[in-house]
Amino acid sequence: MKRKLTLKSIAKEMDVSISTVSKALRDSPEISEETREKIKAYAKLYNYKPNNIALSLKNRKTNTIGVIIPQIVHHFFTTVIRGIEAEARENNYNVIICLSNNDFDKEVLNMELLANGSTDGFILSVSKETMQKEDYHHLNEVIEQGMPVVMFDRVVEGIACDRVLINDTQGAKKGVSHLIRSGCRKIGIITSEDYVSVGRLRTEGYLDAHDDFGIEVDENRILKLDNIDDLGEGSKKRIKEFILNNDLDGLFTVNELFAVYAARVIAQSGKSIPDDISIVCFTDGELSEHMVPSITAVSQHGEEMGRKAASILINKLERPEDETEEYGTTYIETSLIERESTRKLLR
Amino acid sequence: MKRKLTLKSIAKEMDVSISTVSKALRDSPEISEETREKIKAYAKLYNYKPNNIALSLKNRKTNTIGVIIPQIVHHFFTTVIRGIEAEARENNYNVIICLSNNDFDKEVLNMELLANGSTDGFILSVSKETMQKEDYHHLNEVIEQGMPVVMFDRVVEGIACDRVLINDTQGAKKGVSHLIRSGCRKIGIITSEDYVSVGRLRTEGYLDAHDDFGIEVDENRILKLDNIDDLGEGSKKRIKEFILNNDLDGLFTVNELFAVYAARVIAQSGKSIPDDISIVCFTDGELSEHMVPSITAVSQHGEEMGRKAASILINKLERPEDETEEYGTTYIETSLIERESTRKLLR
DNA sequence: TTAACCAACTAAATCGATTAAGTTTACTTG
DNA sequence: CAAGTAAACTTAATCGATTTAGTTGGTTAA
Repeated sequence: MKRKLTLKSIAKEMDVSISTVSKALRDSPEISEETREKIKAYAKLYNYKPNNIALSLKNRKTNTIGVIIPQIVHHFFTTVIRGIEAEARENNYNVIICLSNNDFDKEVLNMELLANGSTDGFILSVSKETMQKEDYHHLNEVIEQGMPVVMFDRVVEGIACDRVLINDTQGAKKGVSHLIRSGCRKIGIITSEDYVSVGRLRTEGYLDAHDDFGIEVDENRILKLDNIDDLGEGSKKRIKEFILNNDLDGLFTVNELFAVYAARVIAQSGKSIPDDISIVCFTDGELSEHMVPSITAVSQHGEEMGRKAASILINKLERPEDETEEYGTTYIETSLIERESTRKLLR
Repeated sequence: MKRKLTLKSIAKEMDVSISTVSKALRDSPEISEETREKIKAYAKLYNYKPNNIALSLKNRKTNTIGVIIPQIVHHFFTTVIRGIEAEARENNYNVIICLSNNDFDKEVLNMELLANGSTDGFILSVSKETMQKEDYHHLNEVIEQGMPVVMFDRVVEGIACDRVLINDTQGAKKGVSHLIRSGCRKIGIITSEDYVSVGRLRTEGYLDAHDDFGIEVDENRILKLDNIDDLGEGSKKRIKEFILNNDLDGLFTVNELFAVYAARVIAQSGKSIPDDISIVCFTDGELSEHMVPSITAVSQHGEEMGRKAASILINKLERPEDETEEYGTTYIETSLIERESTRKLLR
């Protein structure tokens, strides 16, 4: 096992001082052409690479972005990460990903861990438990220490940071409007309780669309589930009852999973999609794409969101003394992807 | 913005030396009870946390595992990561995830980056391009430097490292045997070219199952696609032709996506699943679970795989001088999850 | 009385890299 | 020819924490 090369070992081998080696490798004019070339040749031959940890310590800069998300299993987060990764790489930043599993304690732990020298800043989507607790001391702490934070998707108010959001309300409105335009008049929505911001906002979009078209909203057609992240037996039961006990001709859901399960219930009840009931869901993922029938979806453009969040964070990091203390909210537009679960519009 | 506490700043504030602070916080008997308590109280009050970077440098140990995977978008990798995360956390390790996007250069870049001080060891699944190129210098380099490596899922031979594998052959055999037992005799397989190890092994399992039951294999019933990771137009076309031009009563696919698309083609051709054609796929993911009909799948137990890989790596890291130079291969058993795409067996 | 010894600290080296501040040697110039 | 200067290095400080090797003042035993 060969030890890794260090400046020290090179210096010893070549019988010069450590600083000469360092300067030679960084092309300093202080070092003679001859020595410089000799050292560089040696370093190249033995594949010297500076130790990142030492550099981080010296520069008090890690060039690493910490990403904290509730769950990686979600296709959406996956695409966001891809965007973050891409933008980071282009700007010479690394990405460390930590999962909170929607657990408050884990979110706090992860942040503290990464904040102790591992990262320069954070990109995060707040866990469900944190939102319920409304305890944001961990966020305020890292911000206090001068680490910039960018929140995305699931954000909270009252924190000194930038935000990147899906235009949830407008996205939902697009989806529901599409249903209305295609002829639906009795549209149901399967959403979450209001404390999950995305659920609340998407419900608003649903209401807005009805408003725009002057269609009355029937409260019975709104189903609020408490867990938006997965589909338990309880949720399944409520969705089934909701579908069977309502005479719907259209359905909007705030995620794919609800739509997929609803589609199953609808198929089993002998009705056809899209002719008897049309479906639109929020989030364009693998499920909506491959399902039979495939489901018309509101695409969140996760990759773009990730890129944007990373670019905002990197910007702050690169110009640290630009502390204008101004924080903005960027909205990522959604788009509707028409598939087989809705009727074609006549244009 | 308040600066972060360091031993230095505490020492200054309390008018003692840096080493006194360090020792006090680590409960050294060299420091008097009184001073110790005072320093600890101060540190607690102002929430002192040691700088990880400095510790890593000093200890030449980062307590971080580097994970390099082809694509995070895949549900399977997602579950593996969850397993790695869990095992790591329990043992006080961090996890850094990097994506290679199935690209050789990126895999090399990521490894070099992380190898320069950021991690103590690696868990990786080799990218497709690397397998085609058969260039493993980056792997050999980090191993040379004394960093242990554990490969999982997509592994290559001839590298001095441990391996954690799905029992691909047996898994495929389980799936195909199930089809045979349920009455299928003309079973097709949609797999990958042989250079992708998982494809090759699963094809073997398909052949083995036929062998066991004494059923002849018809070469026309084997479709080898070149891209196993996603479903392009070319693959779709070939799958469609394959399904329509073969008189099959059963189908085994090496991933979910192939099965889902095949199911669509079958449905469109007016045949019914599972009665006319039964389907089993490798990989238990969201698609097979939620599809209508849901698809019988060979579960890879990704989480268990991740845990195992992490536990092997951590073991090596904790006992570094145990260099017996012995490397093992661990197999994770698969299990069959029966769903709606196959007929129930009479037992 | 004084060497020995202990309690309770502090100083300094170390991890690996960067860099400001010296040092040496040769050479120019008034 | 002495002073000044530039070239080419080296020394040492620094990042933050740990740890080994001192140091100091007081107590104790011979």
